[in-house]
Amino acid sequence: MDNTTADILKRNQLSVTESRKKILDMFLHTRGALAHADIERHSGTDFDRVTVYRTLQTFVEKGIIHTIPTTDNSVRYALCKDECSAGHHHDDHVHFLCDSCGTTYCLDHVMVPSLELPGGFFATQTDVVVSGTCAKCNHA
Amino acid sequence: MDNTTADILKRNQLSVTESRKKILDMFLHTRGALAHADIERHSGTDFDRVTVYRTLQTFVEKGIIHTIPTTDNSVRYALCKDECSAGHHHDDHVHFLCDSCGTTYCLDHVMVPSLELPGGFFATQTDVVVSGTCAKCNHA
DNA sequence: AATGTAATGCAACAATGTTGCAAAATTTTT
DNA sequence: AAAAATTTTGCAACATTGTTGCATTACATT
Repeated sequence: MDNTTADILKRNQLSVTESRKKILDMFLHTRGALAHADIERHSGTDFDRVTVYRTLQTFVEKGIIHTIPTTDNSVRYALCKDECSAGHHHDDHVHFLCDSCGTTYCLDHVMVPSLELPGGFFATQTDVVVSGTCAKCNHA
Repeated sequence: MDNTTADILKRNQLSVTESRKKILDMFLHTRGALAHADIERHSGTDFDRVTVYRTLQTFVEKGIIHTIPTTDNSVRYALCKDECSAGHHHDDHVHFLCDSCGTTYCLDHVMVPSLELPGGFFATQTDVVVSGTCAKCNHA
């Protein structure tokens, strides 16, 4: 496990540090997505706020995690699939935000349909965020 | 024009005040979407920061404007179509964010396709944000 | 183990968002 | 049209979130 985080970091030409291992570990052990605040809360006094900001930024640049758009001024982050690499994200899957429990899911198997854009518009990325209630909350 | 903003406010059971008229007017005269910062910048010292926050919140609640999700911690707002009413937004159209000029467009005529969600998941709203370059920037 | 390089923590700051309350403006009632 | 009731605004103070520079520390390389 500790091995895995170190491996991922090395594979992305990043030096293996305690903070990076721990933050990456959080992502590996979370089904959904994490906001900056989640990480800070969860980590206690392990590392500085600034380190969290810089680590998340680094992970996004390297294509380890990707951002999920939200309407509440709290960007969330989730692990990228293997196909992502530095500077080239391929996260055209659907994100689901549960209004009831607040969890953000990556619906990896629901693909984003291609859209007909008006003339002159060219797309490089498409983000789909669906809100509603998740399977867990519906069965409760 | 001044008539129009007052009418919209009355139609939504809101008292007609200077700040609300001016902020609503900004939306009526903007093709794209506006972030809180845009409004504050554009308004100068006309009204307080707090008033902008509260006005935007009120407009969203009343269904006059809707939020557009972003990945940069700066929620944008755009006018709702007529079908929206208090508490019930129906803005399932596509938003386009130009990487070049930063403008946010509401592509009213590009409809959001319905998606097959995994079992147990129920959707109440679908937001689609496409990034790329807009028609204006491509022709330049 | 020693050196060079990169990441971290700290401090200070900037920007953004929130809350309570008195003053002012708007709406309703008389 | 004026007075009363209600709502909105502005101010102040505060809380949260995000940023930058630099000395210290940890990591990678030899």
